[in-house]
Amino acid sequence: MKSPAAGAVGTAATATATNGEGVEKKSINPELWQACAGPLVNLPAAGTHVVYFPQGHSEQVAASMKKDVDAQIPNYPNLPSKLLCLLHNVTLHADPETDEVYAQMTLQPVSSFDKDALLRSDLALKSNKPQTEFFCKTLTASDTSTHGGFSVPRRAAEKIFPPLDFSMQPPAQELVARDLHDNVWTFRHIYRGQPKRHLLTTGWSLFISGKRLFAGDSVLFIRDEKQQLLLGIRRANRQPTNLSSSVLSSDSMHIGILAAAAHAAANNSPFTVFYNPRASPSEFVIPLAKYYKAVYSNQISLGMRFRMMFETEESGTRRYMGTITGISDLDPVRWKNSQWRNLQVGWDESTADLKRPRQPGMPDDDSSDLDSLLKRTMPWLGDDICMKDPQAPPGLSLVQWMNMQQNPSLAHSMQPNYMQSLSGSVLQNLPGADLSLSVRHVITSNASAKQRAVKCPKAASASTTA
Amino acid sequence: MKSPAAGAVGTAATATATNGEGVEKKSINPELWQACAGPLVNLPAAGTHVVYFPQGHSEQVAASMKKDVDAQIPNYPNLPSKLLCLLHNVTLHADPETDEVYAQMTLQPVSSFDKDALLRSDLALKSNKPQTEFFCKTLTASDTSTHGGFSVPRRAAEKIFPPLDFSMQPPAQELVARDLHDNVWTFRHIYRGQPKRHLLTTGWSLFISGKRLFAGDSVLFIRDEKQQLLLGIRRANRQPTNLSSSVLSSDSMHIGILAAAAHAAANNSPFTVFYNPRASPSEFVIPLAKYYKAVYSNQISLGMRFRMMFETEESGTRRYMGTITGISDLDPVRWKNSQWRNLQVGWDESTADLKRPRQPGMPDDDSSDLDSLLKRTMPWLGDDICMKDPQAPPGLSLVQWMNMQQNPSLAHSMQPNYMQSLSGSVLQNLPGADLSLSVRHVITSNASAKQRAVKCPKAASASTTA
DNA sequence: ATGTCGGCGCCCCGCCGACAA
DNA sequence: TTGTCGGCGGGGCGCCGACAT
Repeated sequence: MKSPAAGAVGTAATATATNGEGVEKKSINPELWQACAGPLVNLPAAGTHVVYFPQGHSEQVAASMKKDVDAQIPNYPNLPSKLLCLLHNVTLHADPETDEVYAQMTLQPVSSFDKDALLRSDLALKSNKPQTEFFCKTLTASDTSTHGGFSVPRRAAEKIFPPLDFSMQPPAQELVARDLHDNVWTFRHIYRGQPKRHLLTTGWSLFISGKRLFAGDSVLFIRDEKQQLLLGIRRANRQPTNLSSSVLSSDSMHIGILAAAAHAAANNSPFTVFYNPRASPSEFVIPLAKYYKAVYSNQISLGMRFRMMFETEESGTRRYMGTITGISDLDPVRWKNSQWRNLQVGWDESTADLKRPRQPGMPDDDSSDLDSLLKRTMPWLGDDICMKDPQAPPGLSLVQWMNMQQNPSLAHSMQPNYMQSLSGSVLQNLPGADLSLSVRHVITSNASAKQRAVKCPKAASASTTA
Repeated sequence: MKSPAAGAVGTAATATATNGEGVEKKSINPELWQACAGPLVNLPAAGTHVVYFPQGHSEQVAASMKKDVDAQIPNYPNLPSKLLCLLHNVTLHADPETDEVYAQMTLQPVSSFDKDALLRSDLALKSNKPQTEFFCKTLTASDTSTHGGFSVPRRAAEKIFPPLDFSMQPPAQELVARDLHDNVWTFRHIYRGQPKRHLLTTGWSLFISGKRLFAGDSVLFIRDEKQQLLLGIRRANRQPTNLSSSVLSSDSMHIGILAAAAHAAANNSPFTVFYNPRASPSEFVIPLAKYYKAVYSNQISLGMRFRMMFETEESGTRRYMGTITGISDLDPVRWKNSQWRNLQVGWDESTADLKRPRQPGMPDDDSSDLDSLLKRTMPWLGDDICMKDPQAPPGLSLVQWMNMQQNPSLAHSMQPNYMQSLSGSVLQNLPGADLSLSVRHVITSNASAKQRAVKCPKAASASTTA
């Protein structure tokens, strides 16, 4: 890999997929994978250090099986709530049946890390991915019915599709697009009707039936660097694939996760995890630098102001604000003093009025309806686009923390009260700290129809604010 | 349960399915489940004692994921190669997407058992299930094309379907059949053409497309005790559902199985397994009495004659004979002295000429073509229909063995040489001993086209013979 | 006994602009 | 700007017996 510290998906992950027998298959386009995963997903870069949360991994399995953990899981007292790991490898995958995207990561627990490792992780974070041009549309009843084709949003057609020859009557062309598996789909793109509009006609119904799409699912188009048209899907139907339960019991799965992590931690041997961004409630493999910033650059306390990113229905992002209303262990028996979902946050009602920042590929939508904004309630880790409020509580800089790590006695004494006395003079150099992994409950400050919307998110991209 | 010792599926398993949230769903018809599972599948009865083989369980996962076990699996030195368990519960399931049948079993390791338990297990074995009337047909290209309907085998239509009114011209009726999920399918059943034949026309294409069936898949019809028509499917496409790999790594799955069993064995606490009869190479939960008969009623030795049951293409059964050519550990490092696949068997060429016993619901097929006979190479545990050969090596009777169990010093000294000296006078009371779990490699005694067919089966219902 | 095919009737898929939101 | 609908033309679904194996 030429640029090991790059954080963008395109360079962070080797975009190859191997099946169970080790046969190399078609590679997966990283930009398309990213588009299908959603705007807030950001995989850590291979070769960097990460923090792995067994609780979060277990949560993903529970979400995939729609089943909570049972009581018969043995304790693994030697398995800490978080593991410092070296991320050896990241490969992108897509389910051949459903096109669901997921990533495979090979992690190796390490007992310590050096300054270079931390800096590499921080550098990978800062390199923002080049947002490729894409558009995403939720399919309507007309789009998916057998009665007609696909109505293309005007801006999308003009921005993504090759330009039409308007001297033709009507203007039309043949579009060729490839999906995640490199399958080719061809559509007739025509500009007709009264008033004029862009339509995909011939070939569209084959796509709809072939991918088994229904109204409410989403389809997206992007152009890669070679100006090739790619397309992907995102299913609205969030019913968990209960399929896996025919192979392994839920208990065995959870035990398998914990035992595999415990075994790897005891032997410092590599282990493999799968991260499914659209099934998992939260990322459970966090870049070391991001983890540091979340935990050590701020003094987490009750009443602290909070900012978090959500994904909107149309694949946009939206800030949301709230206040920390509680700090406690999610599972005090099994995972004591874990930072996984130890914060409760009450969300502001007023933040619904915040304007969503315009992003490329995002249709213009100025709706302030909270219900629609949060229909896609799966939370995501956000880009580091949050600005630090000058009145934020003081924290430690990256350099300060590294120095403390090299001075064990000092690090050991690093308590909230001590941290509070440190100077926050270098804070402005730090992007917002992502605390999403710590967020548990979402509480509305006002009883209204909004309660329906905010019940679902359990965690999301979050930043402390004043 | 009225008859706790019954071994038939209908009474052995509670035919209810619960989803992940504990909501009771429609019950699954046990006869239909049995028909879909195949003629050789025989689930142990709830309430009886069984022997659980972690190796076999792991094999099922490997087969489901089409991936062998990797090296990174930790050793579980305290987990024996077989666990004596009390089978608390058996529930029948069917995958809602694929109709694949599987069973969920709750096992609790026990350190000992009494005479009643052994007798109950033996009693459950002896109760033969009432073979319901059914027929099974492999779909042809014409059956699955959009050009026409389904050609019903004559005997099948006469035996299973309600009789037609032949005063009509042409004779026709509407058939209503329910699948495993209690979904209703209606077909027009007509007797027409030159020469006359039974056909399913209107409604058939909806079924084919709805179940996503292709030529080579099989469809089966049965009548339940209320004369209701039921239908099921068996897919020929044995491609493993790689879906589960998007949730959990193969390593974690294997670790999960072993760790769950080890934890349950250490605490004598219950654990849950899923048995998928059409994906698993062999059953890995064996009735205690069947295990006993396999291991203790015969002196296993090199050169011993061997008999095993296979499932034929048309859902029939077929005996196959061979000779034990080797006895050794499948995995000497991890599972020393395990009885799982420790026998190699060379199959007789001449056994291809054996007549298959006529069974209800099985179309007449006197083909002696070995290739076609063994196309369905997945092996199954068979019914106890094998007769004991008078010249068989001597073994222990059930009563003798029980007495030895109550006399530890005697049981401890129970060695092959010792057993050989015992009288075999009560042997005729014993059905053939099923050794299928121990069979590993299949070696043809003659190089020919038959080699292709016999490479695949790794184990099947087997009995020692002279 | 039953798998495949030519014939062909008619259903419904799918392309069109009209309209409205 | 774009979702839904009536209109309608034609491709293919699906029912039929012929024929072969």
